[in-house]
Amino acid sequence: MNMREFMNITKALGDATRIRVLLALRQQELCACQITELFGLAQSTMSKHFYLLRQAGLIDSRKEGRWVYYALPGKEAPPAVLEALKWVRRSLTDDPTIARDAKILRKILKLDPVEICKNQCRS
Amino acid sequence: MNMREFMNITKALGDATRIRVLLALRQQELCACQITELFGLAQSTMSKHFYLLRQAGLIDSRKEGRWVYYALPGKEAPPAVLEALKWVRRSLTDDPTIARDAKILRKILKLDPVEICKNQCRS
DNA sequence: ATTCTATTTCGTTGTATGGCGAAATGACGT
DNA sequence: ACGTCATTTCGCCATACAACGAAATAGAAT
Repeated sequence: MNMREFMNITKALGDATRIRVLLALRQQELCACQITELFGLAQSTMSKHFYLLRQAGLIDSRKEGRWVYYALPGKEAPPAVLEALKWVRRSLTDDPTIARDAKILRKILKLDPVEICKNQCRS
Repeated sequence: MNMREFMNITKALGDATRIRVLLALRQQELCACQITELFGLAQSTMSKHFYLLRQAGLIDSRKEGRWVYYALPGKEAPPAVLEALKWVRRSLTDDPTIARDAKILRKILKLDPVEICKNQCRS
């Protein structure tokens, strides 16, 4: 991996919201609207975060109709990416912010995604 | 490790100069003036980089008279730090920038540090 | 004590980046 | 075709940060 690619990763990791996105995806893929709901930021703001994470190779995206799903990359990703993700996961296992995110996420997963999106369009 | 400490690390890793400093320290500790010479940036600029790296725990510093020596931390450092350093080292082994740095560093190590410092004060 | 000398701190400047709202895009349903 | 809806792109603002030079600090040497 060359310097430019590597710096894309380190810069992507340099924002708390993006780190929290990576950890939210630990267990399952998520729709853009679900992640946006989790953090309460503007759609456009989250979209930019997704873009940077995707450019760094730290997440994969999958389009299904109007929805976009994000997920952590599979084993075929570059070793530098896989090691970065492992590092993030292992370093923050017991952080309160992450624990709180996981708790809120569990609630979000019980809701109908369609309703989540509707609420977001209104705001 | 909590979120704040972890973000200190990721933000410290988010700058190419600081990454290059970490790799320059791979083999041996270095005097501030030697590292400054390697990158050709202002002393004050490098000092700030050292500060951020040290705050993140990614380097140790040792004062000897007027000189300050920087080195990678030992095994007693937090796991998150050690893993980060290992990740950086393994990801960039064959990057041309790093190879070039190593080459220039070998030349610098042959010079008398006293002379290096004198030159820096003049500029 | 005073004068060098290595490094840090301070103040400034230009650029990068996170945040938002509004407009554009792309995909579905009618 | 048209409107609706999820997401992205664009334009803007505020803040963060890398870079510099100048001043301040800390240590040695005279």
